[in-house]
Amino acid sequence: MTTPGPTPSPIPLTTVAELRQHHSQLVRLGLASHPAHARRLLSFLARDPASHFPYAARLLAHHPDPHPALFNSLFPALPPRHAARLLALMLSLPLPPDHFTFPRVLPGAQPLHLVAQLHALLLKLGFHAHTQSLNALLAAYLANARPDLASRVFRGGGDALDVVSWTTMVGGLCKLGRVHDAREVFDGMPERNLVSWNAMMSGYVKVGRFLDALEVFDEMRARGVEGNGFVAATAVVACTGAGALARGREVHRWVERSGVAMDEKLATAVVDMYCKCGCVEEARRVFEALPTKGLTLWNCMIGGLAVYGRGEDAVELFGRMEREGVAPDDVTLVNVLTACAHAGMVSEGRRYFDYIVRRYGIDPRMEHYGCMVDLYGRAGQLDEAKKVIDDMPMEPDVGVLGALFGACKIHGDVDLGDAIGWRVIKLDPQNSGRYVLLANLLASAGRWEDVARVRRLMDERNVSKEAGRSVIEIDGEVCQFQCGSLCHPQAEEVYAMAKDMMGRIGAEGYVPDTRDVLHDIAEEEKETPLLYHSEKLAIAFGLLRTRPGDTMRITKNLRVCRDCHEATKFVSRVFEREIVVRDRNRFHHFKDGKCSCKDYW
DNA sequence: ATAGGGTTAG
Repeated sequence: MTTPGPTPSPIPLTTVAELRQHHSQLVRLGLASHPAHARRLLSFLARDPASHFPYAARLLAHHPDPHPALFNSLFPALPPRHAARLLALMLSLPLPPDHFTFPRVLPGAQPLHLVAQLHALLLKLGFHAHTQSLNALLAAYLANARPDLASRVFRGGGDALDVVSWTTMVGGLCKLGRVHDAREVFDGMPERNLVSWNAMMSGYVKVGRFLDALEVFDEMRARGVEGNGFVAATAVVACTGAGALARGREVHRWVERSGVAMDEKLATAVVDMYCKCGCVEEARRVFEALPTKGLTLWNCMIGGLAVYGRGEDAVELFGRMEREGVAPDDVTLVNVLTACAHAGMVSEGRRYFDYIVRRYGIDPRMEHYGCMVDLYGRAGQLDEAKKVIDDMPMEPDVGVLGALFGACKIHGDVDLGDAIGWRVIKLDPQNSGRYVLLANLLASAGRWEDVARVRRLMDERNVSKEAGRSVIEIDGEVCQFQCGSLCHPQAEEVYAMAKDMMGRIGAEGYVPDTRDVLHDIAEEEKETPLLYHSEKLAIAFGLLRTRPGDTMRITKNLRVCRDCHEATKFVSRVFEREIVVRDRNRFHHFKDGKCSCKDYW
């Protein structure tokens, strides 16, 4: 059909009334079926498709010259229920779906039976070898958590599969936590592009397997494949997770050299990497060099200073953020409160809470009350902390109670800890850390029968303590040590060094602190001696490979135990090393026998 | 059609 009449005006329609008026005008002029006009009408309807759906459907049902494209353009914006009805309308006209239909309908399709119906229709209409339709189908099965069905389609896909199909499988399986399966698919890929490499890397990152992510990155580079901004961001995040500063620096330098754009996301990843690898100053330099700073970036920098114990700097930066006209959000509030909590700035924290909430209309959420509890709790003001809980407008969740519980541990309040610890465990029965904390607290008071109760409870519920792991990076090589494990290639040498190290600091006045020995509570009979804690092994290894005056950087998955904290202070003096330990939730910078946390953590 | 960033408490 020819397309007579005027081209439609490019001005978008803004109200439904306008739309109706315009539509009736078109009908009068006989232009209602002009494809461009219809597209304009429908694109308006697509903006709020759920409420305008009946109108859109009527428009299409009575369209004198329907074309699949008119329908296809609506699908992406429709909720699944309406999409299904629209498709039914299409079939009833009858207007057969075309090559664009399935890629448009499938992405949001749920629940599963809708996907299955679409699958059946797809086969019936002969799209079994249409790559884009198949890819959309794979993605839909994966999005509905059915890797089995996706795999079946995938295995039957044959020549119709392309890089995107493979990458969809890799990414989808990763999202479902099936990284192992994803890796198998990835290894079998006949061809990969940057998206594929990145999908595999970020899959590892998401499950915390940072070293595996970096290995994939290395393999990519070894094959001569250059990265882009996406890959760089993922690699940087992997370095952050692993605590691999030197490698992170390398990637950062590559970004600068290669001319990859430092956009907001990449910049945030880099700043975060430097912060979390204990280089706040370097993070600061990157931060300052960026011409425009978005909210996320400010948050990231403030949070970085916060966990480093630099409360004053964090708060000052917050002030600058305000002056530059960036409005804080709930995350900013968390970070500012954390900064105050970690620096012991109790009254400032209280003031900022009130100020930010009032000034910016932020609705304090559970997290924020948790921060307030932490703020008072760390400072030993347990009564104030309890008061926060009593006065907060919602029922405290495990997190908030956990903060108070943690404070009891720090300040040795056995009675309150005993009261609250059991409650926390009841609310969060699978979290091994809580049991360990309570057991340690009770043990410190010599209440061995209660300790045994905790132990039994863990056994009954089949909860086991997470193994302590420490990573140290030496000359760009990342080495991991696990508590009590002998799997390192130089294990014997490392163990000998650890013994020697403990002997040397013992002679200088170090006394083992066995109060936290129950860290190994779940290992029953064979409790791992303090000497074999993963960070002592990492430090011993570091001593073998560094010289006096050097800095060692260690990242560990749990919190530093008291004995390791004490020993590390001695090591820093006796062996003249600076040691930066990244904890599960903050930094400890050991130098000349002292720690930056002032033994307050 | 497939890919990247920040958040407290244990």
